[in-house]
Amino acid sequence: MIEQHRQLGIKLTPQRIAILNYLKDNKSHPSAEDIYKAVSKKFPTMSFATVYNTLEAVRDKGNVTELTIDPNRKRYDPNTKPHHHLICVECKSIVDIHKEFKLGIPSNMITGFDLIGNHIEFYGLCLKCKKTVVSSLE
Amino acid sequence: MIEQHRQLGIKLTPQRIAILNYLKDNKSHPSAEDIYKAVSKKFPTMSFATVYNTLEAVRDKGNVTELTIDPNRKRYDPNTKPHHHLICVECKSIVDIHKEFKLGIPSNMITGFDLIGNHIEFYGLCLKCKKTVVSSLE
DNA sequence: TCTAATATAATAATGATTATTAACAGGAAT
DNA sequence: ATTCCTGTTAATAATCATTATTATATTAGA
Repeated sequence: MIEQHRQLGIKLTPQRIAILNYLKDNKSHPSAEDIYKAVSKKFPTMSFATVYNTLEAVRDKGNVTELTIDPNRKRYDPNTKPHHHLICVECKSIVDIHKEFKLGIPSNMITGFDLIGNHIEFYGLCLKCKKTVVSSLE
Repeated sequence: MIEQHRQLGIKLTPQRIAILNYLKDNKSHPSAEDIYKAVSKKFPTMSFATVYNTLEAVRDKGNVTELTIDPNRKRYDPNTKPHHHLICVECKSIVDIHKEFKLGIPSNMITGFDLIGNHIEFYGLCLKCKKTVVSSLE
């Protein structure tokens, strides 16, 4: 497990390993605070700065993506394969959408721009929130 | 001109009118600071709070959209017709993309979610930044 | 093991946004 | 015109996420 982390090429520490383990295969798109809360259970003296430091280092290595979907905070996605996201407008939970869309823009609409890529944000209401909303109307 | 603003149904003041005028037909997707800077030329005593107040009121009326594209600050779009955005990864300038894309997701990928809508962020390099990047390499 | 380089934790600083509040302005009713 | 009511402004404080600073501690590699 640690071998996998080593190949990141960043200096490993117990705190960093805990963060990396938390992130591995994590599909919850956690915020820095989520990570801090989870990891500081094992490392109660941990600092927020360590979370941000580590995230920055891992991001610079291209192994985590900062998501700007949530207006209130950055969220982090260890899945760096290109994909899109579906967000619940109520609880802000995020679900990966692994599907490729071919999106062409007429070149006259993007005068001068070199197109690099795209990211689709789908909006919806998740099952849990659907129930809550319905029952709140009753 | 002011008639158009009246139908918003919010109480008008000189400051608010100046903000609304600045926003009208504005395609620059300004931040709160951009708005503040522009409008405070005419109203030097203006407060940032007034900008945020007004934006909140107009947003609640559905006449401006908060964009979460820029990781560092909210940006505001007075164009409330559904459309997408192309962002320059260098200078963060934003261009509207008025084109409709039919994006279907297999229902088994979004278990339980009711789909409401989508927003596409295109990334690119604008003409100006392209030149700058190229010349910085020379 | 030793050393240079880098990370940690604590904390301060920053920047955007939101909250608070006293003074104020405009409209409605008198 | 005067008073009352309601909502706005400006100033400022408070909050929250993130970044910066720094003394101390730890890591990776010779």
